[in-house]
Amino acid sequence: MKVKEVADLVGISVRTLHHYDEIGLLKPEQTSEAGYRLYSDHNLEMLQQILFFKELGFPLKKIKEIINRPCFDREEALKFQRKTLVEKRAHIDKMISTIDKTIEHMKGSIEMTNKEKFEGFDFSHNPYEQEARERWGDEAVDKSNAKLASMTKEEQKVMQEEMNALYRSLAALRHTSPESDEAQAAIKKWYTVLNSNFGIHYSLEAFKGLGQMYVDDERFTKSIDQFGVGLAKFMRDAMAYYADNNK
Amino acid sequence: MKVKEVADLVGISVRTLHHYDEIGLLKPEQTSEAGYRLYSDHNLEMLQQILFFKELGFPLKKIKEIINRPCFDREEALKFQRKTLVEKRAHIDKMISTIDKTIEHMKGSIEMTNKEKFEGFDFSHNPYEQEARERWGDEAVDKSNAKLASMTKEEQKVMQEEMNALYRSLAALRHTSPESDEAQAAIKKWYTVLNSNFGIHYSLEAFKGLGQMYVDDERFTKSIDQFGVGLAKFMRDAMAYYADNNK
DNA sequence: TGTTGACCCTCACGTTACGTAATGCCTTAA
DNA sequence: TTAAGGCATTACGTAACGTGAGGGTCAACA
Repeated sequence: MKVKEVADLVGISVRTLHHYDEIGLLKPEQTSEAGYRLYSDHNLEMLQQILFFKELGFPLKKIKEIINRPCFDREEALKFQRKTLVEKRAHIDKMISTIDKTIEHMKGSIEMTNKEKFEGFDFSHNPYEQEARERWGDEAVDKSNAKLASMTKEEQKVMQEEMNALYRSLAALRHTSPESDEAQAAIKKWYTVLNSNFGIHYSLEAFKGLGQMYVDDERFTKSIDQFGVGLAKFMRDAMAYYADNNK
Repeated sequence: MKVKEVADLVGISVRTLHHYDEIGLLKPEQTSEAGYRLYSDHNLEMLQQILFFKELGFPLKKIKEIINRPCFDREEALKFQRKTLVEKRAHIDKMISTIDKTIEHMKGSIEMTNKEKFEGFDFSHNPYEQEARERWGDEAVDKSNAKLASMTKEEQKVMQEEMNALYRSLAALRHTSPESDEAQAAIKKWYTVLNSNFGIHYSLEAFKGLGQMYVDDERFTKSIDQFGVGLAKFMRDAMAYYADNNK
């Protein structure tokens, strides 16, 4: 599909699609010989995701990060969006009742505190931040993604392979004790790799926290357990032990 | 109340209040000796209005125009906002059902057209424009308000008085024929005053349309009929006759 | 085959609604 | 009286496009 068709279909402007292309948020799968942008069905699905997130108040930069995460799961995203929309609806209901109260108040039939006059507005200018940062935006993940983006495809591939190798060797140990020398050696390497590959230095506490996240956050669990069911839990335990014993 | 108190109460930033002051959208009723902004309860009510309109997607410039309109009626505004919020809720419901469908679709249990994938998004990047322009944004009103804003208080007062005088003399005639020489003379003056006082020239057709608006748009009707019940209708008829007979 | 007219491209500057310092004056509690 | 916290102004920064300008592309129609 050409730009205008897409734009008309979803009700956004051509310029918007150009913009999304510019910032690398949605690049058309093909371009014709003449340089025309040609969008595929898969592009449309991504666009749907983008618009949903946008509706929820996410800035484009964050949306880009989210949908580019290796562990991005469309169904989970959709469920999250659904949930947030439901909350938003409740929010609107609150505003409606605030309006009703205000009208009553104007007619003098009821009293109203200043605080009540603004109920429904208390999304302190970051509508998405509350739960979103928990679920979709860990600082570390953000930074590592940024780092990832700055690497060439080749570098990314090399790094990915290095990390996969580590995952595999850890997976092999996952039914042994996370406190064994072998496991701890592997986890130490894991710690070193994380610290050297991404632009950040994990404190031991943060490292421990990260391990906890591996089991708390389904998305991580899912992508880690690909290397062996139970790996995420094993890593959490090993990481916690490592952190506690190297202070 | 000082800025930060207000900001905290309604959940917006201090900068936002500064901004609203800068652009003349919400000027604090008082300023302390030291130059501190001091907001009154009335300011808070206005702020509530502003935030409601903002929630509905109105640009600040438009909001400023709306709440500065001489015929601005808070209760009517609140009812409009309520109605629009209800629509917005329906909109969200549509998006939720789109998400549900998409999830079903992913699982392969149902088919889905490209169009269906974007239902709920079709607010062609001007959520408010549709009905809003009808109800809140006549081009002429906009322009005249802009003109009004550029006038000094004194000039405004003089002009207002001139127009009121005309309203009164028209009101006196409202039970006679709108086609009489007297009525037509008064209407001619009305036409001249409108054309000279505001930055625009009404064509005869537009003038006729304006008359129609006086009865179609409650807000106009209300503020006009203050000078005498039925004046709006009388003016519409007189204006139509004037327009038709001076081509 | 030539010529519209609708669509496409890439600059590139404009706009809205604030964010984010920097710098310096109030004010109030310790 | 001094340190902390709030306030003011000035001014540059940012996000997400809007809005032309200048110039190819492509299918249809004369």
